[in-house]
Amino acid sequence: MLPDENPSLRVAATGEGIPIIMMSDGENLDVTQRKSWETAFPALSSITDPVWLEALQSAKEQTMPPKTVVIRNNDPCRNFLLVTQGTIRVYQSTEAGREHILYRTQAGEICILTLQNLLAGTAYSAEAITEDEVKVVGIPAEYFQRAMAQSEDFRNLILSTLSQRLNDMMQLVEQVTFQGLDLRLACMLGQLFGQRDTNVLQITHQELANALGTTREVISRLLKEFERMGCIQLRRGEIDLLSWEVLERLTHGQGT
Amino acid sequence: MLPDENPSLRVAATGEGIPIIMMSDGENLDVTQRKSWETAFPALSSITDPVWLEALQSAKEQTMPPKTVVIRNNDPCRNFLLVTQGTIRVYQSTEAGREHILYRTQAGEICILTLQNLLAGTAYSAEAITEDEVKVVGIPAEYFQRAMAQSEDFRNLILSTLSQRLNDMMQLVEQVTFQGLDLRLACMLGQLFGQRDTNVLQITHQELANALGTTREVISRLLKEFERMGCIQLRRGEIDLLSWEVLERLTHGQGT
DNA sequence: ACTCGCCTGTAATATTTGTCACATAATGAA
DNA sequence: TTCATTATGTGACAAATATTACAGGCGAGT
Repeated sequence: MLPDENPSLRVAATGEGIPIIMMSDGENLDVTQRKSWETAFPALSSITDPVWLEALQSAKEQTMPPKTVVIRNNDPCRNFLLVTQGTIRVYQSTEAGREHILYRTQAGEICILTLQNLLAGTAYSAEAITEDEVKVVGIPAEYFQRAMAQSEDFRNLILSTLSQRLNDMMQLVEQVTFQGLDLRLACMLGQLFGQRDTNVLQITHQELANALGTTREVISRLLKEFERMGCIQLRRGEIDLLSWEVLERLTHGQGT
Repeated sequence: MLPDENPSLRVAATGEGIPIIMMSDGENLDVTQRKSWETAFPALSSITDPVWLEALQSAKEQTMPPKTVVIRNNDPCRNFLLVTQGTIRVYQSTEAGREHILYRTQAGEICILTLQNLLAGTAYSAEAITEDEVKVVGIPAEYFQRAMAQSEDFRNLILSTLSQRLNDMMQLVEQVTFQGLDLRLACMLGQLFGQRDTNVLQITHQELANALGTTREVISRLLKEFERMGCIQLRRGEIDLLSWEVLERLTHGQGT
């Protein structure tokens, strides 16, 4: 599905032809959307402040196809965004085409990049792109302020998300500065195999490289080494887990 | 001044003999302290909520000498801290003795590490140490919640600090992953010369290494190269700026 | 079948960083 | 002064990572 099939989105083209969503319009929430929004943010359904309820009335939902560039470097943003479906990848990139994933924002979470922009007016130092079909609810800044004032649940959601991200970033710095790529790759594989609870991982070397901020060749070499150690089995576009034990050892720095 | 000269602090010794402050007691604020606290946080002096005023009444101030370890990895913390004087360095460290500065919290700012702990109960992934004589005001969690509910200024202070830090961390990740050490060192020198508006910098190679997460030898090598390029002049314990132009060029990656 | 655009393997090489092992010098305390 | 401490200079090296330049394979379309 191409982005311009969706009439509620204003779309602009980047140099590479990737569609960019300019957050502005959208459809009011119907009953079904209202439901899914409330299940995504149970803590917020308890807010009874009339102004907040009014905000929800006027809230717009937007649906974005996969690979939509949500936020570009230095792009201002007027609305405060809550993700109700799908996941958004937040990453940094260089002119040379290298990338590094910072974190992902998933359904039930808030977009703290927009938050930064709303609060401090500071520009983003990252970009964001949708990974699958994503639905977001945008709420204007005034209503955000109102919700912060009226609802402890809302405050806690915001603060805990924010400080969780901060923690993530601090740990990321630690990993990047103090740990070798082999360790970080092993950890990432461990995470991926673990959270999807599967032995087959559909991912390309290039994607792993982007996640870790390095290049494809480096990843290929390391993976090949892991394979030689009997840890994994490489195929085109996927990685099979052979020995969780070996992976564990790699994860803990017992390589070779 | 040694830490145990201050009776209001409970002090424990680390392996290396560095004193650690266990945040707990402290003296109530007298009139002078009240003044300096209000000038440090002008936005907060407008809060009129009686419970908040009560919190201030019972707030304890602590004074810590330089090089006091404020926060150790995985140490819980019960109070929400505001810095009214001095600066606290927040950094990560390895067993091997390497360090990497994340950021500094200065007078008029809040300690977001304690915030994380209060909110999410998550452990710190960093350590913190005082650089000069530091005064902090500790406020119990209940009062923090209260202030968040009652004062928009307080909320804004918290949110903007938090998101500013987040932004800092994201930029740090970018620098660490995509920029060479030479660039980062040049930038750091530029910052230091710039912000202190001087041509003489009192700093050791080791300190620079700790700031950037690398080792002394590497920094020495790079500095020597900068010196050969006529950018700086090295002496024991200090660095003289010879040519701002050359430094600028280095900062922008025009090395050699 | 054929082409084209990915994905992967590999090797050689350059560059950057970290490590080790010292020597030397400046500083300040005893 | 003498001594210990700290800061620095340096050279040889090892290790990690990036770069370049391919070759071949797979799959989707035509």
